[in-house]
Amino acid sequence: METPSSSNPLYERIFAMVDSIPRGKVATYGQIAREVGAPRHARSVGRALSNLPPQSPLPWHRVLNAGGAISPRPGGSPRLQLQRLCAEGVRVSRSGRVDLEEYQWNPDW
DNA sequence: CTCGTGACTCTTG
DNA sequence: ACAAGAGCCACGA
Repeated sequence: METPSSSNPLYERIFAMVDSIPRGKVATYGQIAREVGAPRHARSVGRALSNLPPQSPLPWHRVLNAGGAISPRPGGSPRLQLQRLCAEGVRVSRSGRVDLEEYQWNPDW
């Protein structure tokens, strides 16, 4: 049994969860938020990733929005994200969308 | 404390 | 398919 309020800046949990996404799979912001026990913290997930350094070993590119698409954001990273997904065998449509039915990660497995 | 901001999500039209 | 509005909540000034 963990201590939810003791040592848990939420970000650490989010980072750990993102780091657990297997290669070739993807997850959504809302999904990760729920998995770390914070159902309404989809934005916090985005905030955590925005805090991430460019050299981070974290597979942040496997995180998509609820529609299975890459969220637009300041900077040019969406392009990189698409390339990385493609490189991992994830089939991305021309508009940058992913078939969640096929690629969404289920942590229960 | 109040306010603005945001890599979100859902509902409407 | 797209745009707009509202709800949501942590964080920094």
